[in-house]
Amino acid sequence: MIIAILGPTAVGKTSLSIELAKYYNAEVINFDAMQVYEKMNIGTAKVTKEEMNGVKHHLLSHVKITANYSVYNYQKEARALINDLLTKGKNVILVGGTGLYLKATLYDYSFKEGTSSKSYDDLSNEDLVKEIEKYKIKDIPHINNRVRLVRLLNKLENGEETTTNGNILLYPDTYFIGLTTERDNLYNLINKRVDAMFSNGLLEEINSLRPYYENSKALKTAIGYKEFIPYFKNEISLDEVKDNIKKNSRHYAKRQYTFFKHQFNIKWFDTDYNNFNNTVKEVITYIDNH
RNA sequence: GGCUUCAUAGCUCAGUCGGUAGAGCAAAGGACUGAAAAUCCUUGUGUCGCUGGUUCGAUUCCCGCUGGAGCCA
Repeated sequence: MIIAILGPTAVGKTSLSIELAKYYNAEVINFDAMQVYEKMNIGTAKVTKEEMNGVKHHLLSHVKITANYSVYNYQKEARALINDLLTKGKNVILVGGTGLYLKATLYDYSFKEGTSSKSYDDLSNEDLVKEIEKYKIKDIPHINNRVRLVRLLNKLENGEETTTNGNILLYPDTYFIGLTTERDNLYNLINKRVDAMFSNGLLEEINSLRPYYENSKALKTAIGYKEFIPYFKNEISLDEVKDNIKKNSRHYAKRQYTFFKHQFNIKWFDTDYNNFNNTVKEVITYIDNH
């Protein structure tokens, strides 16, 4: 059995994952794109050793902070792990916030090995669209979305498959459990968590990571880390950094909801923060009866 | 106390030579197959501070009031 726990950032997925892992004697696989990196602990709200409570975790902190890592790598590793655990008769719990990683792992997404990826610096966005149109593609990304136009053209030139599939669930015995709460409350939780990160040593972590910034894509893109870059250049204050982290987390939570709601068939649970055990019991009851 | 100036969307501000108004940010919704904590798309009615006057018509002009800022005493 696989239990996938999804939900916006700061809603409480980690706590639920530990409780369910203990109850079902399961191992946890992370599907958070930033928590796979080593050394990025406080800012990514990674589980601590103590919180793990003996539960085995995978695909967590296992990637070098300067490495290039993507869905392609994740899919390979996650599928291998899932297959391994299931064969051993273990239950698997997937927790995280990166919808694409989950989707690509559990559904029939296919990526081709060994990609050359050009950046097409000499082509404008319009040029890219024109090139793509030569392949008679139906759904072309918006003209302003250069990242996706570039990727699509690379795929076409490499002879990779573009889309068509992605709707077949490869692991039938899977539960999609969504954790949610009212928007206002979620935003409060996000704000509180960011404040807590600052009082729990985020600045120390940032200082120790500073030498890596130049060569780490992860640090340049992760919320909780990228916001410090203008601060290093004395362009903004620490308070502004903190506000930006909160704001970016809010935006992120919104995007997560959109992706989760539309990409998965999720059973949602409203989180009881006064008595989290109630939420845990509710989820267990649901799973045991289906 | 006198003079000047400001008062418009949750915030910062444009603007209307008088015909009830629009940007950025915030917020909301959406897309998503190799950087996804990324990248991108869509959405702007608000007693234009309050009261009265002029006018066919005022957020716009005029009197007064309130509040903020500045200058002079």
